[in-house]
Amino acid sequence: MPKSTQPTQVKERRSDTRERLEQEILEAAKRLFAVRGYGGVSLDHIAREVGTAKQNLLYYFASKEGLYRRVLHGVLDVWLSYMEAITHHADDPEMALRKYIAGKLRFSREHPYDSRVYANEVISGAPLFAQEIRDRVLPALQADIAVFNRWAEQGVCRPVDAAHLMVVLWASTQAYADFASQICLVLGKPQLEEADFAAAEALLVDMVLRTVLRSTS
Amino acid sequence: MPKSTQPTQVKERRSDTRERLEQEILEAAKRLFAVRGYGGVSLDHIAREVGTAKQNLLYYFASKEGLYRRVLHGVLDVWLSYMEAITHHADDPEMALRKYIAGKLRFSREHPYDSRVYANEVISGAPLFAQEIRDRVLPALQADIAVFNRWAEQGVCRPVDAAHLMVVLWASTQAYADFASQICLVLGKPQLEEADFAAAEALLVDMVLRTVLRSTS
DNA sequence: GATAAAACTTACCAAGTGGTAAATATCAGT
DNA sequence: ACTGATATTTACCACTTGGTAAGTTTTATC
Repeated sequence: MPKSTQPTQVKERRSDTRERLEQEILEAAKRLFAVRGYGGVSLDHIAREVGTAKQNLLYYFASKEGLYRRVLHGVLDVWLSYMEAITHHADDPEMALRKYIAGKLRFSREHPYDSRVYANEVISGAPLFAQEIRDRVLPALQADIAVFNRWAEQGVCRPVDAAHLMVVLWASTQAYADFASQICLVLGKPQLEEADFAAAEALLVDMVLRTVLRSTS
Repeated sequence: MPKSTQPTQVKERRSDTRERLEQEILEAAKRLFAVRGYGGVSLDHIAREVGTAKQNLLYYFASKEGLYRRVLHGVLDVWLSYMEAITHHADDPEMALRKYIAGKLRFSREHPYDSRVYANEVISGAPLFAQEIRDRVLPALQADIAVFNRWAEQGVCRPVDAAHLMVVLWASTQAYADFASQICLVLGKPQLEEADFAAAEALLVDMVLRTVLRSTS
């Protein structure tokens, strides 16, 4: 049975193969960049991970930096897709903050490698990321901050420093992906479980609501 | 005036020279490792930074990994020296938390490179750091957590999840060093100033005290 | 089944990597 | 001034790096 397309295993079309391998490369690159940083990963390294040769990898991506940029772009796509923008619940501070924290923690749980790539890039001063952050992240963030200020004006919530509050939320949620190894040491377990994320969410929500909401009790 | 030791510029002793160059190497290595990670920095790179040759650097430090370990060790020294342990104010939760937050933020402000080296190492799974963290950091941290639990038992403060609270504090304060470039983008300024750290401290203290203290008003 | 495009391999390359060995320069103590 | 230790440079080394060029195989379309 040399080439008969069996019903059990349909041969995939060429364009599909291409797309799949391209995705595999991007995934492998992401994992490696996440852990060892841009300079700590070689094309050979990535190629071996997906079972092909470095030169073939350069057939798919013109250069190492090009590949890295594609990874960064994908990371930001995922990041933004988990961004429950506060503006979506502009009339309900509590709901908005709950959803925001939950979304960012879910991102850390479901996409730890994306989170780490992001972190690595920011730590090294975001040489390639800065423009994209300016274009795609900042507007959303500033909209969120504006919502906070409006809430404060209307007396719906206390007048907090919205920018720094966002930093705290960003850093705390991100930590459960980036610094997982350290948190595991503290908690004395080999890896984070769902319960840990739930506990983190409960604490963060509690902290933020206590800080932001006017006490209604 | 060939060799006359002038009073204005006393020739330093050899052992002093050695120690000074060794420190210069460690400092340069720290800065570079902080920004580009272990794999992104070459010995040549470091050597040029301090104005010597790679081979001379290998005369001072037996290997790249050895140098990196020394950097890590030094980073942890600094880190611990800023650690206002909560146990030092075991009878005053508010004071303890204020000092703790202030200390960690001061570390981020005064030693951003140390903070980033630490972060890089943890993100990559702390392959070399884990043991040292276990030995030197964890005991202090667990003591702090124990103090929290005692406070909760005595009814001095609310029963919070101390471990996760420490994570939030750690992540939030560390962010002002590691993710400074991102925070600058958000704040719309080229670099963080003292006022920004003061604002961060005020917010963090406010959040934590609201969460931890029993309302006494 | 021929054909051309697409996918992959082989063969290179110059530059850089961490590291070693030996020669040379500098210096402190006599 | 001599000497032994300390410090630095020169000369290498095998290996890896990102990247190029040309060949070879595979595949879709006619």
